[in-house]
Amino acid sequence: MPVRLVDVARRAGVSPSTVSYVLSGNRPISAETRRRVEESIAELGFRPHAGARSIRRQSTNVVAMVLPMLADGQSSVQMQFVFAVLHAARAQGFNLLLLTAEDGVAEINNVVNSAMVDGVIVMEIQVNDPRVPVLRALDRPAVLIGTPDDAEDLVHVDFDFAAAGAMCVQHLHDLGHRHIGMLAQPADTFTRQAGFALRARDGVLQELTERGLKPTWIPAQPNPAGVAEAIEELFGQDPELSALIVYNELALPFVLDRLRQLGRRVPGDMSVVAICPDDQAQHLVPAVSDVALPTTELGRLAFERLVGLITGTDQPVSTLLEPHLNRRGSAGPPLRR
Amino acid sequence: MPVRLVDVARRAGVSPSTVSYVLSGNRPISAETRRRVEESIAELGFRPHAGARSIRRQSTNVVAMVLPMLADGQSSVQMQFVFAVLHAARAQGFNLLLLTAEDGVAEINNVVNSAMVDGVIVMEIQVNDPRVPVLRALDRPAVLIGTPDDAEDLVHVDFDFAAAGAMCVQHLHDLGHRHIGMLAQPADTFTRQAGFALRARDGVLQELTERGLKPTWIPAQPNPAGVAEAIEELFGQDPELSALIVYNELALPFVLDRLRQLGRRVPGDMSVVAICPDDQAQHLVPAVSDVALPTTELGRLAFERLVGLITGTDQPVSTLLEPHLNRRGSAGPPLRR
DNA sequence: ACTCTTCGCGGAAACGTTTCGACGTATCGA
DNA sequence: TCGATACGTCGAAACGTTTCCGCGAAGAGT
Repeated sequence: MPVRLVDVARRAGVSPSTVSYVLSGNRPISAETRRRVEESIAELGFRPHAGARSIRRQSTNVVAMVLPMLADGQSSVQMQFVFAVLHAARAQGFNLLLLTAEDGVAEINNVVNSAMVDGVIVMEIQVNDPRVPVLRALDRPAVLIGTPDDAEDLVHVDFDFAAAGAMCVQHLHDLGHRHIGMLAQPADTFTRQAGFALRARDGVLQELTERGLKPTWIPAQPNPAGVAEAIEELFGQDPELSALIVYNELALPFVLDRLRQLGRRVPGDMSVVAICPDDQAQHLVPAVSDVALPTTELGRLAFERLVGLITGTDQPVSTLLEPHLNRRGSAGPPLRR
Repeated sequence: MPVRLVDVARRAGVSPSTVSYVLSGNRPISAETRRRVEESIAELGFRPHAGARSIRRQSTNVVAMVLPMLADGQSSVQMQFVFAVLHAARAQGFNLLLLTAEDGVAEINNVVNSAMVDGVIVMEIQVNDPRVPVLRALDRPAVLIGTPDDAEDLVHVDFDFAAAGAMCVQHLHDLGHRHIGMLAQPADTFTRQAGFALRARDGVLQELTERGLKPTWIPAQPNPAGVAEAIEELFGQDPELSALIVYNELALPFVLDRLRQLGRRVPGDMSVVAICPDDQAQHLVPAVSDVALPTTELGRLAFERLVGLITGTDQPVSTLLEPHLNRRGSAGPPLRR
């Protein structure tokens, strides 16, 4: 039932090898023969058997992407990565195979050792990620979205979360704020040592202390109760708080909501700056100033690097995207008191 | 470099076919031989070449999943489907290949005609979905999450959105509400004829009219401005509105926020019932009564059906999950006026 | 007119599995 | 004791591609 290469060859009156060469372009083929072959391919609806093909070529045109452990499906940021990679892959004729990080290291080895994929993209990198040694031992290329402690030779792309955090502090400090707090990712993100959460927090705290300000921060669950609790805690740490750095895209709407409940006007009584994908900040009320998380760019870049490695061209081992501030209405100078 | 089956055979002192039979269990093998072979497999770290394998078996143990058109990565519901399918697949040794619906019908044909996948799961089904005829013509099984108009022989699983909508109406009506409005999915979801949006709305509206109530509804963008506008519009349609059915999980927090801004207490001044994944309703303030969207169950079920079809066992062509109401604090009797 | 290159193509051997058929050797029933 | 069965294993032929090698014909150079 499935149409094979020989069927095409027969119909076009040529040998199988000729059809193959038409397909791959690895040899000059006369215009006339090419026309006949392509016509036959179209009429028969021939598609080369991917498995059979992969056994002679050394590639499958499939890459694997390892999803984060937590399958809550909540975090939209990670989905944006997936979509970005998916689109980039599609554009180059690659398919995307999804793995979950839960089955850990085993599945990564499985899919590459069974020659199912040409390479792997891993996200949600922890600072001391157990997958890193595995990836290094792989005989297929891998690229990380995120930066582990011992990156060394593993090519990775990342956003400069430390600089992003520092940039938020700088912005608020320049506006005149002297009491700045940070509402950060949920606690479990820190306990599993997610690089982005740690580096963003440390970037904020370090910049705060360097400027002689009190380093105030708290993790928060992305729901109203969690946010309310976190904000209360922040005020407990520093009652004079006049500015908030929010790196927790899911909690952001609840933060604004809660501040309103507390009677704190934004930005009058409380300035807010977020680190999050831009589209999640700009449609809130008020529109929130943010340091945009370049998820699409990172995903695209990761795939580009991977495909580079697959085709054997050298790639920069480390790429750090610089933060950029979008000024909106949620941050302003503190009210004189 | 990659270790092949013959390497294992050599090491174990048996023929390649014996190794293959150990792997597949298709023939009795003596305990001793099996032990030696398995030992060799483990020591050499042998993994059968998936491509080579797929050319003789007729299967790949990979299924494709077609993502919705809109790649905004916002809608968490769809991600829950993906995760559910992903987990179910993993549990049965299947891998998941991701396709986007954007490249439309072509890519579906590509991956199945090139024998990359054993079957396809398609979500975000429109009532008159152009992919349906394609799936029907496929020589591999497909299952839909959602119900097209002409389902006929295509096996599909779905949630009874009409019943869910009716159930919301019934609940609020029973509580004593006589002015009930619906805040529905964004307008473009309707324009692209997404089955779930249409059926939920129609379920609500039909039940309202059957009970002699005014059918009030509005689509809403899932951001504060969109929600504010929608709520205003609803009050314009029926100033006496005392209850709201929200089928728009992303807008739900903004709805509660907006009602608070308007000085309407929930549930005192306004009862709210949502149709959404349960975890997105229960952590809000107040916790929202909902008709839970069984995303995980649907995803799991879809994969189960697909694997059934692949292995050749008959499957129920249509499965409709019944709605179930979770009573929480967001809905109560209307205040006497 | 004759070699030399180039061009266009076909034949056949891979690639790494699975599986069909066949071949001993025990085991069993009679 | 003898055929028939069952068991355990092997050899070889597939599966659908790609690619190496080579061959004839056409064109170029002398």
